[in-house]
Amino acid sequence: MELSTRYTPAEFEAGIYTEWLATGGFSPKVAPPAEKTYTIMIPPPNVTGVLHMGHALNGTIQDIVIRHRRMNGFTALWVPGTDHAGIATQAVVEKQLFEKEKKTRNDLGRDAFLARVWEWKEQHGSYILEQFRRLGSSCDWSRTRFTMEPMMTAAVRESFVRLWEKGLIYRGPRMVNWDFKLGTAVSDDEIENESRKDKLYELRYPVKDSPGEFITVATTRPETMLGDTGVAVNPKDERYGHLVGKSLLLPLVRERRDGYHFDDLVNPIAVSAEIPVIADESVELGFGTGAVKVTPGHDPADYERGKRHGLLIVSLYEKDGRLNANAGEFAGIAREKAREAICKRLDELGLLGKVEDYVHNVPISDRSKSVIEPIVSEQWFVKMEPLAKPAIAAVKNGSLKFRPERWTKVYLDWLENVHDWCISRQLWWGHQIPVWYDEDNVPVASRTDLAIGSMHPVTKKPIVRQDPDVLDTWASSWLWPFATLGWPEKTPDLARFYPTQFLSTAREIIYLWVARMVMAGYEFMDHLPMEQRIPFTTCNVHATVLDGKGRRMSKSAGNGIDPIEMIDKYGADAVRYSLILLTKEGQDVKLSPDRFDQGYRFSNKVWNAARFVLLNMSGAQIVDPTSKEGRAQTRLEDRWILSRLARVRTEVSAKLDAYLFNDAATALYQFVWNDFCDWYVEIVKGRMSSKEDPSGPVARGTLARVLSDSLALLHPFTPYVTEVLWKSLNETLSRKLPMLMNHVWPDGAGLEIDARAESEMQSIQDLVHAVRQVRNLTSAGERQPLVAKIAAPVKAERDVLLAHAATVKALAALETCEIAEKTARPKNSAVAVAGGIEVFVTLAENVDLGKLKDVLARRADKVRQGIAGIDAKLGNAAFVERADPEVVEGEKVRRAELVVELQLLERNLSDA
RNA sequence: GGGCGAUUAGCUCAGUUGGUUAGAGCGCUACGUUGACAUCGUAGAGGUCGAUGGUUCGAGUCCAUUAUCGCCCACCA
Repeated sequence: MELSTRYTPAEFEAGIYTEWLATGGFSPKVAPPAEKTYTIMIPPPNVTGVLHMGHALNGTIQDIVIRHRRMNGFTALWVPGTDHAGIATQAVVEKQLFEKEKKTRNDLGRDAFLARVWEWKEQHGSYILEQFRRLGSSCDWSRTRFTMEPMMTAAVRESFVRLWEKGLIYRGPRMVNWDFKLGTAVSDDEIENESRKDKLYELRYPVKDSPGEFITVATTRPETMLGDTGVAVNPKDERYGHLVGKSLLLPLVRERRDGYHFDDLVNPIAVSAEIPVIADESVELGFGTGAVKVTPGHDPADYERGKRHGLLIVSLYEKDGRLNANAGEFAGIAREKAREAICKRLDELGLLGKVEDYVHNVPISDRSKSVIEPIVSEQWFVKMEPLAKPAIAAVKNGSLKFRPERWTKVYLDWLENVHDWCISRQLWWGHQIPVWYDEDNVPVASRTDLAIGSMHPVTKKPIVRQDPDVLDTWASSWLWPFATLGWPEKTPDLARFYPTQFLSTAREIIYLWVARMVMAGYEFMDHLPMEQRIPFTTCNVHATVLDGKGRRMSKSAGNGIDPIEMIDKYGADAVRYSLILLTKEGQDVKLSPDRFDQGYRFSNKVWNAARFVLLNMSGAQIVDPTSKEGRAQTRLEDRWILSRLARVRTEVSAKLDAYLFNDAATALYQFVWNDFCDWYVEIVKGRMSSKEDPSGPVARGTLARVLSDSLALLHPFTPYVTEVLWKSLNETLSRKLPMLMNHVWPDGAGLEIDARAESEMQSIQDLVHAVRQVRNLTSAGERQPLVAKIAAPVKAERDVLLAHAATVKALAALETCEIAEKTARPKNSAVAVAGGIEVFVTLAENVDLGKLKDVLARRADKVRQGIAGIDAKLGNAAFVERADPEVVEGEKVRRAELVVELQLLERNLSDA
């Protein structure tokens, strides 16, 4: 196949992906009994999602791992899928419904609305997975899962019923976070605190039977005063000691409100407007007025205070966010407007004190971005403490490792302080809670649907309804590692691929998802021995991708970079490689679009290096440099590049085994660009010039070997370009090898580290570099052929140079090159010094001697500096005494070398 | 209030267990199109490693304090 001179990924990426799929795709083959499996479950993106840079990075990481393990003989499975994302998806469809038809979900009714959501999901739900495909992800598409498919429903019900049977699920009125915009409860983990500038209002509550006496409280939410059922002060606070136990007259409030006692949250009782002053340690002495209004119905801290002191709970809101009858004259007002109205009334009564600017944290719903109100509501909960125990043990006994390790602490902190999990959501899109009630409202959980009218298995009374609420999205996602494999059925997949080995995810969902999956693994995979229940053994927490200015990329800020746009422009390989080169483990990365250039240039470099190799292969004889006859024909540069290859192969393998992607990618970058392209290819060009050159065949063999192994080593990082070049290489060499994706990882056969070749090559590189420095001193446009006389007094070095004079000549662009033990400096010659070797370069009469002196002087300065540094050390008795003898010896050797070089430099400086 | 991360060249970042003259990519300067690649090559300039103190023969690296920025957790109304 002819390769065009330009690397144009758009020409082949789609075709290569099709070929991958045509050869069986990425479904793991059934391997021999002793198969080693390697499984990754994709963190299922929301069906509403669009690929962003975080996904692109994480997709790349997972694909690198799975491709590397696949090439290493593992039966490798990467399961893709999406999450139904209850709230997010319902919100999208509701919004669309309203924009297009001006209807709400209630206008349609539950079934019709859900049909709309499914329709939407079918149309848009796989978009993000297609984007993952563009990235080159080698997922097993035949196993694509969705958290709302029937298989998952079975798993969700099984898990719910099991927890129910163990008594870990309970229902009751509790303080929950209410999102009025979405009309549902949300869990603590779905809210974020936003620092906002608000007002702090002081309110005055008259003391009963003590005219003119007030207690002043401060609040950021004055409207909640209508629900106050007490005022708390610190027991040590002398200002208020005499008032504890007395009553206050709550302003604006009717004589009676409807409320509840903590012991009975079902039957309402009358609540007086006379509220007690209580003493509670939780009130901070030095803060504010020292008195806190207590609203057990609408503040989590007050809920606890109220519970401790037997206060009553008054709820103020209707489900639509307007104030209810308890608000008296303010009933029916939307909660945002109530604040103003209430303050106005209090002011008229002279009961509004200071109003000051105040910065504080306001809880915001992750999904709707609306302000969360704590309310008391009846919800389903999961008891978390028993589930957390094995998940805590898992990291403590080393079964689960986080990378970077520091996330272990984050995970542990959450688990050790875990709260019960509110799992019910007042939504329609999601797994409906598998609980049915009889006519007495007695609930029962069931794996299968209980028909209306059928018999309640416990009470034997007729079933009258199913719980209308749905489960939190994470109540299905936490089953992902095994439900995707068929659990609760005992499927062959489950037996083969569970537990998985690697989970890579974003840090935001360590609590929401990672910790819960670990809990679920231990809880539900109880048919396995303890050590095999863990859902994954390594949890990689990838970098957060920030914009060029260090801000989070977000849709609302409009500072995101669309990976698909970048793939269109630079190619998927360039996007992948750039991301990996830029992200050192979990370290955040600032990304601007032009950063993808690096990956693009690298891919282009690989492309053109391959072109060079292939152009020189056809019709020529090729000898394998690792064969017996080939070995005898190799030259220094062949042995050198093969030694470098041996090193890089070992290094990349080790780094990938350790999930150090950036290190592996950097090592390959340097090997391919610097060692192979800059040096080896340049040196070997001379041997390619004629087909008759006797050193040609083994050079061709070396080129082929290095390219072949390089492509394989690079394949996990840049799968497309390596696959297409692999194909060409195979055609050119008439090799019958499988696609690179299914090829074996290079085993290093016949390669060895050749320290001697490396050190000899180093001398040549130093020398060439020194001559090039001189060459660059000549003025523009007047380059003349250079003649060099090289004085190399040390025999070993001289022999190497003599053997490779042609190489030096070619790389340093010399006309002729004489090498001797010593040689006199010709007139008007420039001089270069490399270690103990002098190179006199003549016929460069337009050399700028001033510049030359500068170069030599600067170099001499550096060498002197080096010597001085070493002398300082060696002159220090403590150093000689205490430092490692090897280090001391090394310094001495180094000093001797530097002294030789300095002598040469000084002599030539004075001659110049 | 607690915890974590970052601070190294103009920019974006490496620097593994403390040990040669602290590196890379981009950008910049000069030069160069020899048939893999100008999406390239050659050479060069550019850094008292945030600050202070300490440990050590020796600190970008370890310890303490501190400054600035960012993230997470937390019921100060």
